[in-house]
Amino acid sequence: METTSSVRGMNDLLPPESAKWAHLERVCRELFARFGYDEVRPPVVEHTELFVRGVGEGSDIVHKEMYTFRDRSDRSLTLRPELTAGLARAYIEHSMSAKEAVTRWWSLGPVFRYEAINTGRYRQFYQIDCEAYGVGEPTLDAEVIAMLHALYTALRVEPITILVNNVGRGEDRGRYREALIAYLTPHADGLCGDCKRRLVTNPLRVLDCKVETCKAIVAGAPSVLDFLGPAASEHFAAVQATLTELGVPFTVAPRLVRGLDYYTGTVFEFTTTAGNLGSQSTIVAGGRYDDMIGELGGPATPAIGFGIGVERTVLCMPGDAATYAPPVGLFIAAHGAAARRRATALAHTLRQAGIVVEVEHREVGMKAQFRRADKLGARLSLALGESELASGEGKLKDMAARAEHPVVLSDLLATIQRLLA
RNA sequence: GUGGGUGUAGCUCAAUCGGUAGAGCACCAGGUUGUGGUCCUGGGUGUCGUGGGUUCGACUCCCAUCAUCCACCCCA
Repeated sequence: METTSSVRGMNDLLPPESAKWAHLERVCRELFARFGYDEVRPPVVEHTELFVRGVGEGSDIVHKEMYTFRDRSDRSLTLRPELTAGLARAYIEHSMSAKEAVTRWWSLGPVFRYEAINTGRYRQFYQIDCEAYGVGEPTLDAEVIAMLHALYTALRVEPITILVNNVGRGEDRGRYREALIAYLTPHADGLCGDCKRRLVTNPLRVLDCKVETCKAIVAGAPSVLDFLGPAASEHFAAVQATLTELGVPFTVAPRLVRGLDYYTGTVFEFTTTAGNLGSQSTIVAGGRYDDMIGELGGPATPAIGFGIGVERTVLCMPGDAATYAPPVGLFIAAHGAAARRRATALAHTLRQAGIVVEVEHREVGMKAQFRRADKLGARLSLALGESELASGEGKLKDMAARAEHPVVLSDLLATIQRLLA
């Protein structure tokens, strides 16, 4: 029988790794709630047009990485390559701006990009996004960055570097773009092939090139920060001042740019050397996109958001994945059918009281049962055989200490709660 | 898309110069133990990724292909 494998770049998430993911999601859920974010779940598939307009034709994502197909009605659909555009579509479609002045949403799910597979990079991967609509003030920018700082602190991911920049908007951005082209054009011969193309299609991305010769040229390029008008400069200064007041460490990175076209003004990126991510050291990135809602046909609405790379973040979280799973409180080893029934009933009661209980349902020897209790890391074990059934008493064994505690089976819960406390 | 590494038991990996494969882990049983986890003994499975080529003979050499990992590019 020929077996089938998963699609290249699309992987199964299995235990114990899944426990680490669950922990990340749990921490996010609680933290985001404290900051006023509500969960939303948009579809995985959208009209292709949304990403072309939202993410931008100049981006590599739209250019060559989308999973685009025609459905049976001959509509062009695309598996979302990121979450922000779909969430913006939902925000507009449900007239959120008319319902509330400020909307804070978060979402989690798979996104798809057809690209080369590498460490922390897959064709189906997961992002956790937060988006805040309706506020253009710099204190929100700082709040968002501070929330992420709190998140990674809670996850014990370190060291973290927070890079912040302002890529300008409107006329400021246009003037900088012209100045950058004016500077780069005489050096065009020294740029790599990609950058020669970028010079025409998306000059700001040249700033982000990793090729040494390009970096050398970029080192002398004008800084976007020198082209910000008074309003943008003031905004960026306020973001920094607020971050400082919140005690969030950050570095201004004038050459930090984002790969998606929609960003305006404040952009940021968290990187880490943890997890051996190599060149894929960015674990979360985001920024303002004050023009996108309007460009997608909604009312002009300022917005800011970020996308957390789940796989990369999980790789950076310390400790073995298994340590994130809830520990087994009690393992019940049973000998014989009658004992198994009693064990099943006892376990049911204990589980309803919140204890993690594992019962050996197979007919195997005691030795194998205790071996399994040991492997599962059970805190306590209880052997149930004919004598225990007859007397209604047993011995709770502390697996680590190898000490045994007599227990009356009818009083099992209280004894266990005392021992596990 | 470009460059490099690796594909052998369920998992992690060995196999000399080319002579049709082995260990650990895991699993079960037995010994010891209090019917009882760490110690000891025993128990078995491989289209050697796939297809072709060279050879008397290929896990080993060659070509192709697929998968996987790493770097680059790009991004989260």
